[in-house]
Amino acid sequence: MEGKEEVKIDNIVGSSTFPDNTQSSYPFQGVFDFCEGDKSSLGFMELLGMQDFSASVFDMLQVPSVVQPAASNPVATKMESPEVLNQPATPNSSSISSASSDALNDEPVKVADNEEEEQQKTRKELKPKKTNQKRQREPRFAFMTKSEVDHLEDGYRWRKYGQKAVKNSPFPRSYYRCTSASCNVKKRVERSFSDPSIVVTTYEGQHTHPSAVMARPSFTGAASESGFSTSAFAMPMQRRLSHFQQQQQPFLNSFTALGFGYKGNTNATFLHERRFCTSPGSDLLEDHGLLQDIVPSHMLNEE
DNA sequence: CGTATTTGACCAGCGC
DNA sequence: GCGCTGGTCAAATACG
Repeated sequence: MEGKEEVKIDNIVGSSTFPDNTQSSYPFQGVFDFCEGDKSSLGFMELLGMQDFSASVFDMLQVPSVVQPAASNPVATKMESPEVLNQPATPNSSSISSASSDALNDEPVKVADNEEEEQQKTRKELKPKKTNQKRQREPRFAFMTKSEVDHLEDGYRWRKYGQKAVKNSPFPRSYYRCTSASCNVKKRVERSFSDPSIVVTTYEGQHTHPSAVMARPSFTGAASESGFSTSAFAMPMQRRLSHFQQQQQPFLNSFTALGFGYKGNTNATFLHERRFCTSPGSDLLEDHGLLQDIVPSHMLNEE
């Protein structure tokens, strides 16, 4: 966790008003880790009773890949998988919470953007492929979700093409590929060993087509009926993020990658209460209706 | 019958 | 080189 911006969000309770005046609420708790420079992002969300949070959470898949890695990565960590975690080159950010989730600590998700470049740095072309070209990988995003179901509905259609046992884990890892032709997005789904209630989903690549769910005319209505609308959830975030977007684009991308997409398609309003636990006994932050209510002030002030 | 899933085999990358 | 592991393929199977 060193060098990461870490935001612990506790006890967030939100509610939305839909165009049809139905109300929904979606209490959740979460721990978000933001890596400096948006080189990787990691999120853990506990969405209470919320299985289908589809589109907005997964709008990340349509977010342009960001980030060029810093000039050097002296602390690139070799993980059990070939993926590497981009640690910030300047670990001067202050962690406002060390009480991250156990799942994050015990079983960190390694996410790398520009993995190809990272591989070149970390592996030094130790073993060039016969084909004279390394297997190319798309930027990846991962997040952890507390869910009873492994394969969460995310608005896209996936075809399972493999399943493998994972070392040191009793839970297998499933491999999915987007069913849309010409769309090369893949995702891996596995359960956390340390907390079986947590599903770790890793996405690779970006969709070249709109979400099937978003394309469904009945989506909004269905969401309202089910009591949740992720689009409604997403939309207010856009408003709240807007003023922050210009100066904090990298962070915003992380934020978006965690699912706070801004492709909402409703006129929902967003009423909420929330607080940050910057430290035990920390004071509640005043709600300004802006991103600063969500992002600690020191992050907003950072360059 | 078409589509999705399962599952063993295969391959590549990496450490020793 | 060998073994381990992750990732993918593809035939077999299941399902609607």
